[in-house]
Amino acid sequence: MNHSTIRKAFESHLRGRNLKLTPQRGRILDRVFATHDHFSAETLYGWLKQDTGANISRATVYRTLSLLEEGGFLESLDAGQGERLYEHVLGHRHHDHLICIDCERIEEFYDERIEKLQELAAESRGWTLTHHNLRLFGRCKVCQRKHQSEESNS
Amino acid sequence: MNHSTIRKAFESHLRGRNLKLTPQRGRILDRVFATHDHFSAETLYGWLKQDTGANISRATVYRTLSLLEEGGFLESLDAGQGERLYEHVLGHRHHDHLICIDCERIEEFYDERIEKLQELAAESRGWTLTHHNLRLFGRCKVCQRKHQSEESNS
DNA sequence: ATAAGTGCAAAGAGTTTGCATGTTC
DNA sequence: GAACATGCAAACTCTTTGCACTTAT
Repeated sequence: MNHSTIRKAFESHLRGRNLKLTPQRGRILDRVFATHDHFSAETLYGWLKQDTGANISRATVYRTLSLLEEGGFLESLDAGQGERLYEHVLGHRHHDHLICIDCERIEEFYDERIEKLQELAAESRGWTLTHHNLRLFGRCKVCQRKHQSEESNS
Repeated sequence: MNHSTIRKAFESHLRGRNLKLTPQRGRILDRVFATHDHFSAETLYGWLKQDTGANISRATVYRTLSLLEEGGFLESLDAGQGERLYEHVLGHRHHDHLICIDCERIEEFYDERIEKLQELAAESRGWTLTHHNLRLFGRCKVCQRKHQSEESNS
């Protein structure tokens, strides 16, 4: 799915709600799909500020993030650091997150078997799932090494 | 593990940090272990207000919740409704959560196989886990029925 | 002209903190 | 009386909202 397809999809999502693809919304869409990292509203606001002289207000950033999330273009994630993190969805199949408690690095992973077992767990209790969210907290490869050498030094 | 054992454990956790088990901290500890529900700081504050005339300030409630969480007496959970929810740990083995998107009901579940697969997923990527957090969002039995009959009526 | 969009600044929610006062050993 | 605790209110962070002004059709 290329960029102009995404743009059209967003436009059509907006049109369905009698909203328009304004320049601000367009720029936000572009910026959001230009990164494959996780970002916060504030980070995005900063990027947009740098990208061109013209400013987009925080209010518009937040409002557009909500629109994008509703439309399924973005997913949000609370990594436990106060601010909500976003990542774009299209071209990214569903995945879960490993979050490093030392360096805050976020790594994505996907395990089909875990997905299935989640469905089963819900079903067997009479629930129907709409979505889920799995976060594994620990130390990444790098921080683990650092942590171990600190331990042995002390 | 009975209540006085928990009290002693908390006292010893506090002593280890040169802190004291004050009346306020004691009452908070008691109240927190008197419920098996999930609760927010504000809810706890309200309970304490009702329990006796004497007031415990929000500041103390928040500060004590942090102490209890650090000590592993409480775990916290973001159910995506703005406020952080807490639940006591001792006597509760680890579990994950089903969260109803309609009525906000929270149900606990545990699946050994999911736990194992999480460990494996982390290990195989070179991570070491400290903890994790799995939230399944969907509709509980009751809300599912409601939702379906609404759908068919429209 | 009408409906929607924007930016600003103010409001909100939840939580944390500075500080004067109290308590405890 | 030194160190820690508390309560209060103010501060803080992130996010949402009200409103006057602007834009597009």
